[in-house]
Amino acid sequence: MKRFLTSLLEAALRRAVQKGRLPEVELPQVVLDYPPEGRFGDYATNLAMVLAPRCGMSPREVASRVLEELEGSEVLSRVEVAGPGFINLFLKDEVWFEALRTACLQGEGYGRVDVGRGQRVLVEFVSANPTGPLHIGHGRIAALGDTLARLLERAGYRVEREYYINDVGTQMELLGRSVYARYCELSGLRVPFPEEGYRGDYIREIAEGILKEEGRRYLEVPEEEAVRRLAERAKEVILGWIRDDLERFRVSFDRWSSERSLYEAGEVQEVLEELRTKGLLYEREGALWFKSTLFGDEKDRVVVRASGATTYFASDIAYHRRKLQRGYDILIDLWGADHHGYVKRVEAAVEALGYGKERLKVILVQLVNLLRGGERVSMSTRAGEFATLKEVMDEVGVDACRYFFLLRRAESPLDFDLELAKRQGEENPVYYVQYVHARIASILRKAAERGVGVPPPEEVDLSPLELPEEREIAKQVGLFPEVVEGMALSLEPHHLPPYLHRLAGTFHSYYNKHRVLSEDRALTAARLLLVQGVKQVVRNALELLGTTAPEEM
RNA sequence: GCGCCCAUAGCUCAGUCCGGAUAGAGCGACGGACUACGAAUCCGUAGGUCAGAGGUUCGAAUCCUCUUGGGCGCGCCA
Repeated sequence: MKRFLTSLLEAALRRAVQKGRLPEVELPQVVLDYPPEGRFGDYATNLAMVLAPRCGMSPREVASRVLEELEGSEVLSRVEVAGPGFINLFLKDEVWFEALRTACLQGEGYGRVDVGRGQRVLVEFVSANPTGPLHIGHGRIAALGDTLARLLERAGYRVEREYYINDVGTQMELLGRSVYARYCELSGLRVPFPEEGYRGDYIREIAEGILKEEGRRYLEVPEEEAVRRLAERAKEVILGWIRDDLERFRVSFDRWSSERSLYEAGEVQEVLEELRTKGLLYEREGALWFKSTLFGDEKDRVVVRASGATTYFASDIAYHRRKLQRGYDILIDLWGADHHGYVKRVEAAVEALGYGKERLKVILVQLVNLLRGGERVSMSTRAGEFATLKEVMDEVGVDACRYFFLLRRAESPLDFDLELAKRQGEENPVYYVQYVHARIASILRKAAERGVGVPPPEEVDLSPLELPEEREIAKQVGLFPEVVEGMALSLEPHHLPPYLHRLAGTFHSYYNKHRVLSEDRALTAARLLLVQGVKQVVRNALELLGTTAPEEM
């Protein structure tokens, strides 16, 4: 609707200029806003105020000349000039009421838009090191990334989800050493625990498991080999946990991409060669540097250390090249916000490889402060006291958990207090929304019990709907597609909960005042279509959030 | 020291990209509503120098500058 009105206004502007009602000036981008109150209409634009100085006319004068060109529109019931020069647009009631019919007819497909036009997008997220279970911060990124992916799918993009596994280097070695140490301990040998090792109990669990299954064979091979093989075993175990947790969290990936495979396929060497050929590498103090400053980074970055070992950055360049070569139009990376210093160098790498910087969009997600009764819970994996995603799912449930994570925009830190989440229990916003769905399901059950048939949507006469609340509800339903579009374009899924909450609030209020099922058959039929439309939108929106829409609660 | 992000109601946050009308929610607080399709709901009340100062503008929470306070980054770590 917004899109339609925008083009309507653009056309009106052009006509006004053609007819000489407005001087030939550069026309501004038409931006439609949602005015703060109903009395200012369904949509409003300030374009007359933007245009006025260029035309040498007063804003109100410009506005009224544009309005002349809008007369007789099929969808508008009224247009007005208001305040300092706003143009307020009032839609005909039928336009919104018809959205209810559309929602019912399109069902699950309602809210599908096509801003993506089939572009291919890769969303890479979570990508936690396989050195320990997922914690709550990963959960936030998982919820955000998955909802973003669902959103983009609904907005007409071809989306794939990918998890990048950092399975080489220091972390892996440390993992192997930690498991080895516990393994030795369990076999009755005293060995020093590695300085920076992973101290969580899960390491002992893994060591126990291996001991049980394979006995003491790792004591009979050289330590270095044992460490290497134990790291590999531990990685598999931990990745299994990660997969399980994510599956339960309703997040699934199309591809798990391993860092090591980049080395094995020679892609790291290849990309270094490519950069060398382009003259973007140089040697200094024994190390090999990438000239990232040429592309806006603050300083050049090392890709091969003096020791001959490549850096994490080097494989990350190779990884991004691999992704780009697979032909995606857009790459989206979700990272923890502590990596923000890393953004510029990866953007630089993408550019250096000959791809536009706009192909890569990095979304930084602030970490979660986990609180328990107001007290901060430490989340260091090394120290071994972390709040795992699993624990949180057990405690507050997947629905509430996912909804909660989507409540704030990615860049703001999130305080997650478990005690609070439990205490809020029934007043949790997710239940408020789910309750709408359950309530409507209940009404429909009741209608069936009473033998009140629900006619096919295309046959229902909507004219009995005339209450302002009904118009408002229908409008909220009608806005869903453009809400989806807006979130997909801005990559900001956090607007969904407020939208849902508003729809739910409007509905609950209406429900308490008016009855759906009554003696008046025509009115009942119309209202049944109304609630079905609401139910469908709630369901579709909850689906985007990865939250269930229960028939009863 | 340099760079990035942030500061809006008692608390947690939208709104900032693209300046516009009386700055919005939730939670918490207080007072009401179930013999009605589900009270996990509803109705009402209270609550604001948009951190501070200056600037641009017809108009600033929004743009610019400075100050204060907080977070993060600045490795041949990942």
